[in-house]
Amino acid sequence: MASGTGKDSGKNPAGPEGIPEPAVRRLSLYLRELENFRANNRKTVSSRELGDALGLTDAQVRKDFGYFGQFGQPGIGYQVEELVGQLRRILGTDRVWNVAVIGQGNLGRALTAYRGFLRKGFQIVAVFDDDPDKVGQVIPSLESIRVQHIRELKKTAADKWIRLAILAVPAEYAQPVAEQCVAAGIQGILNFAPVSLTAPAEVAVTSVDLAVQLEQLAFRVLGSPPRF
Amino acid sequence: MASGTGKDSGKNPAGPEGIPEPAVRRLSLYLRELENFRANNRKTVSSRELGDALGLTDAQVRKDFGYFGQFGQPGIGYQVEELVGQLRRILGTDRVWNVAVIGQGNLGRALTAYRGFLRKGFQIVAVFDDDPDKVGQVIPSLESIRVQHIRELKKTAADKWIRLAILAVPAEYAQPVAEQCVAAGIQGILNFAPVSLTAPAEVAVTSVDLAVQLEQLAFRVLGSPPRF
DNA sequence: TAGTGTGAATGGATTCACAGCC
DNA sequence: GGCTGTGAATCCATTCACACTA
Repeated sequence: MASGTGKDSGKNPAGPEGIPEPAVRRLSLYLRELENFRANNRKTVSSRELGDALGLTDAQVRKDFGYFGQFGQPGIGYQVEELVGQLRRILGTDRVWNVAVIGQGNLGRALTAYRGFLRKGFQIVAVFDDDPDKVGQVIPSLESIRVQHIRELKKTAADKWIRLAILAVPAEYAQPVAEQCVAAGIQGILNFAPVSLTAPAEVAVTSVDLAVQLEQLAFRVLGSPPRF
Repeated sequence: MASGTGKDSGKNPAGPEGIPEPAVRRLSLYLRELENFRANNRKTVSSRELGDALGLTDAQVRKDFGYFGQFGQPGIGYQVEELVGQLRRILGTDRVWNVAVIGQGNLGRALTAYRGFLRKGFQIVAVFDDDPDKVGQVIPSLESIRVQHIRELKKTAADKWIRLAILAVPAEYAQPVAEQCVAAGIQGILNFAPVSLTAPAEVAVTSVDLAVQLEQLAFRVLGSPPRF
């Protein structure tokens, strides 16, 4: 039972060893809700309240936190401010991450301009494309940077300490571009192309297939007829 | 073991009863890969090959299909063309779905223009915003439609048989707009705002939080130092 | 009284392994 | 020999239940 005054009772400061993946995914959601509670000036919150906000049981919430340490006070709950700090530290968003966006089509441009990234500490410091018409253009939302040709990825990644890349290129380019990311020393790739990428184990890959998300919704809706 | 010649051996044509959610999620990925195999003129494919393409075991693939019916031929594998048809039918993408996009900021516009939706049979037939400067504008990629004010959602949803909505509005509007969707008879909501929405059980909700995806990547990368 | 932390029990999903078919 | 379909075994995640603390 941590003192609750910010003492570091971390269990496994680094490696995702033995921690259920679903628990890690939920951690991000807890953090998001905690920031809401904080915005409402709540000082403490219970596992029950946090769970209710996300449709989870209180036991689930406590168990999830339990994988990472002891953050609560029996009879009281969790200190919102402190827990936000702990979760940020655990997830790695207690620092700024430099990110590249590759591909400046509709989606790539929207992702480049998306404010939600910076709010979480992800700063887009370079954008790439291979279209000569786009290379050299200034990014409207980030006046200090220009679209670079993909061939400059490796050099720029090193110069600017870029560790994460967002891939928004057509499906047929996704795998080769991912390989360029690997060669450039990128450690994590967030892929929006509708393909399954292969990369060495030391490079993390997450894919978001927008059409698949809609397809899953369609499946869930299929049974029931139009509501009216 | 189905004859393999397209006979409908469906087990549970409609309801997601008793089927593991993870299996349903993978179904979309199987379909995507099968379409690749088909594009390469492959006529049949084994559970092993399909699994390898996605980093899954062959047993997993067979078990997943087993929840929905018997589609394979022992000694041969699966007929690519037939299985594509079966999965489309199961997932509901053997028809066209009319979809609304709500919110015409950067992200909303990019999603409106995204070609991947139509390829899967999701057709955007209406877009909404509440900004008077945007209402009335023609959508560049879909010349036949104009941005409508959100207050027209209910009427338009009924007129155009819209069953699914894509939400790309600022976080603070997401819940109220979701409620307007519910009131408009929408059956499924794909939410891109970084909030957890509440909706009645008969309305399906899926959320994609872009910043959370990067955060998860950051977590997985945290342990290892920059690669070079 | 209100609420955490955590072993033990339960419930689900994945993997194994093999009978049966081409 | 190659491959599916599926019960049985295993593994993993969630839920329960309660000792303990403020």
